[in-house]
Amino acid sequence: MRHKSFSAMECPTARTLDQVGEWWSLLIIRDALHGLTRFDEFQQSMGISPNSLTRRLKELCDNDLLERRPYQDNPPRFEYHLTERGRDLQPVVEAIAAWGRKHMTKGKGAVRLVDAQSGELADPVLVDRISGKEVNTDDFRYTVTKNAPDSKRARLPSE
Amino acid sequence: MRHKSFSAMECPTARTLDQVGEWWSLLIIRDALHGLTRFDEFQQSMGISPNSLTRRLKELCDNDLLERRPYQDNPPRFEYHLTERGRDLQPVVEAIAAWGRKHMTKGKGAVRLVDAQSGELADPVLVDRISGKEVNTDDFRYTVTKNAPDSKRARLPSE
DNA sequence: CCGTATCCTCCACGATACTG
DNA sequence: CAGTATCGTGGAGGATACGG
Repeated sequence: MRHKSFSAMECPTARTLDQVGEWWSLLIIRDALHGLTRFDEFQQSMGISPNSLTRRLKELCDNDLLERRPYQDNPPRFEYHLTERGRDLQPVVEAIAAWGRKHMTKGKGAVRLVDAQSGELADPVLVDRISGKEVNTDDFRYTVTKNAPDSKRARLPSE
Repeated sequence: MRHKSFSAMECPTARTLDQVGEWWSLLIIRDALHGLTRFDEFQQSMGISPNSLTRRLKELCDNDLLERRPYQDNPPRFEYHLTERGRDLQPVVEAIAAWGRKHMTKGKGAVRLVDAQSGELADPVLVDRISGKEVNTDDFRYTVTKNAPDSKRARLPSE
C-alpha cells in the first residue's frame, strides 16, 4: 500500500487497512499482544531488519496503536506498549491466525496449534521465547528462512 | 510485502498475510463476500485501476481464494466466485471492519454502520449498489478521492 | 463492455555502516 | 545493546493504450 490513500475512502475496512499499514505492522501488533515490548525482542521474533522495524514502530506510534514509553534513563531506552486502539486489533490478528491454522498447515512441518492453557493466539515459539525457554529453530523459525525451496516467492538477490 | 517471503515462516499469521497478498486483495474479498462477482463491479466498487485489478484477481485465483468461472461464451466472460478458502476469510474482514467502525469513525461524515436486515458487513454504498440503487457519491465514495485534504498520506504526483 | 499489455513512478524493505 | 542514516532494489499500483 501507500501508493494511494485508502483513508480517502469512507469505507471502514479500507481506512483500517490504511491505519495498520504494512503487513509487518500486524505482525508487530501480534508480537505485542504476546507481550513483547522491546526493540530487539521484535527484531529477533520476526527477523525484520532494524531500520524497517524503526519505521514500522514509528508509524504504529504515530497512528496511536503503540505507545513509546521510556524504561531507562541512561542510556535512554524505550518500550513499546499497545494502546487501546492497538489492543482492539486482537480479534483481527486472531481471525487471521485462525485462518492460517485451518488453511496453511500442510507441508514442511505443520504448525502447532493453540496454547492449551491460555487459549490465546497460537505461536509456540513466541510463547517459549517469552517464557525464556530455548527454542529449536530448526523446527520452528520466526526468523526468515533464506532459500525456502518450495516457495515460488522466495527470491534471493544475492544468491 | 512481497519483498521477502512470509511463507518461509512457519507462523500461521505470517503465512496468511502472504496468501492474501496486498490490501487490495482483502477489499476484493470483502466485495466478493458482498456478492460482487464481475470485473467491472469490483472496479467500480473500489476505484482500483483495471490492470491492478487483473493482477489481484489473478493472484487470488492462483492462491485458490477466488475461482474464475465462465458465464458467457461469445465473447468469453468470467465471474469470480469465492472458494471455501476465500469465504473463510469473512471473520477477518469482519474483524477489520469492526475495528474500523470503532476507531475510524471521526471526521468527514461518519461512516454509516451495519445493515440492519442482514446484520452482515457494513458498507452501505456497496449494499445500495448491489441492490441497484443510485448512490450519492458526494456523501460516500468508494472511488478514490483525489486531494484528501486531511490525510497526510494523500500524495498526488500530478497536482 | 471486459479486460490485458506496456511503461513508469514511488515506496517498503534489506544491506550496510554508524552512534551512544 | 538499542537504535538511526544512507543507499539500492523489486514489486505494487496508476496511466495509458489497446483488443475482443
